[in-house]
Amino acid sequence: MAVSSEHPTVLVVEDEPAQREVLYYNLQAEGFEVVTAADGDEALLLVEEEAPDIIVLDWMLPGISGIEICRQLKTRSETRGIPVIMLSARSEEVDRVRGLETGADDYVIKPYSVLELMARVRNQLRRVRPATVGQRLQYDDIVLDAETHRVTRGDHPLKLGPTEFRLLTTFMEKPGRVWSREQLLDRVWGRDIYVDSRTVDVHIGRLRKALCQHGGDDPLRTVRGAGYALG
Amino acid sequence: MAVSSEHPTVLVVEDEPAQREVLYYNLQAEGFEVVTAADGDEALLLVEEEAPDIIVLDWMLPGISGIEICRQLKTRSETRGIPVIMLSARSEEVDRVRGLETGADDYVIKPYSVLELMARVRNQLRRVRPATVGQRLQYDDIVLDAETHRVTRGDHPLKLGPTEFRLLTTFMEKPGRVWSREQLLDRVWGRDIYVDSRTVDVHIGRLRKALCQHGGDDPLRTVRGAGYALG
DNA sequence: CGTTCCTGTGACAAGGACGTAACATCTGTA
DNA sequence: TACAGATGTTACGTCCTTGTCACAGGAACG
Repeated sequence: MAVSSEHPTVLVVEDEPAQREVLYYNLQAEGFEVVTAADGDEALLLVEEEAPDIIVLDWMLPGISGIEICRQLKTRSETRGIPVIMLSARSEEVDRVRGLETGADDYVIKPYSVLELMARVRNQLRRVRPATVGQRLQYDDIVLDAETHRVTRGDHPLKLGPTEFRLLTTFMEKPGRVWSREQLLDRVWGRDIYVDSRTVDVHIGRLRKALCQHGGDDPLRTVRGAGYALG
Repeated sequence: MAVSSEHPTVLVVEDEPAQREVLYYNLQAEGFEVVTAADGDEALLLVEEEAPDIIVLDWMLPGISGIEICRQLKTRSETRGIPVIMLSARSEEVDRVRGLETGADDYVIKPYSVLELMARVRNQLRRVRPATVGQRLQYDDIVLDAETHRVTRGDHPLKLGPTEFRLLTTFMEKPGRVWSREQLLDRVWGRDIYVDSRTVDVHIGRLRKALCQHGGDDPLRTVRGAGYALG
């Protein structure tokens, strides 16, 4: 799960553009990273690529229905833990039971109050996200404290620049996961920044050097043709 | 007053369950302790029991009205210091004057923006807490007495201006934590004030000079690309 | 073994972030 | 009004960070 301690990522799946806009705007205003999908296929793709922290899912969708997406997500172990909030129009209310049966974690009826939806999103996030106070990430002997922006490796404080810090944060949020260069550019550099993807390589190198500045093995793994991973 | 320097307690008085939920979620998400009351009697009881740091009070309530509760609180000396933020529907707006007359410290009209309400809650707390908390904050050899507004470093009294004092207070409430320039502007300057974020840098410089006016290391840490921290 | 593609890394120029002095305002006070 | 203290803004210098390139080393593959 892509838990950026600062900005959890929300995936909004909604085919109606106006609705999508509203959700996008409000969620972003609340400080979330937001990605949107207009149909089921795009949604499933983005779940892979973006590893969102939570999904807001419209019931009625062209192609694969919301309920089907939800079922698929909840059967796969990698995605089972991502909370899903279902949206449905009042007339579909009868299906509420079925919605929750498929594993949706919460259920909101249109027309919904934006405030209420925000509250429910936060609620689900709070329920699911590591309850660790002060957001401390750990992998092996590497400890990253998001609040103080400090990183240590076996008692030695590490000195690393802003970009390396963000890179390492991303890796430590999900140790073992392989991130493509594009995904890293998205998360670490920002969605609409253009930089050469080789730049990632250079920064990986810098991060490696920083992590080993007091000795120890290189914990970063290069996955040829795919990207990089921690451990 | 229930002074936990980490988590101030907010009492929410609101009869409408959905509204109460929204407030509860949002305030809790912001890190407050929250207690809720559905009517006036419960509210007055909880004020005794929980000694909240601030009260968010709906105007329309079954039984004792919000305005009456506010009047009662503001006449008793034990509770006079607790800030009250009134909520009222637009149609009741005409009563704004009367609301403030009874001693409410701020006034928000429904439908309100959650962000705005949070800002106002924080504003009121910031206004009152430093004075009431009367705590002595300490970090290393630096001692800050909120009540007397005095700061010493290893027996030497330090001379610093109001802004530097507030800055230092913020840092000392959570040593080590990195504050972004925007967060500092929020807390130290106030939410709706517009000042250039570089101004923070200048005041950090002034605070540094003040802290070292009798020698000693600079305890403030610059975190490039992120902000500043104490220690 | 040779070719081709992918990755690691040193060098470097450009840009950005930060520290600070100087200046103009503003406020309260005598 | 004159004055002192405090504040916000600007400008400029310095240092750090960063993106890109070029080239070398290696892996996959026939």
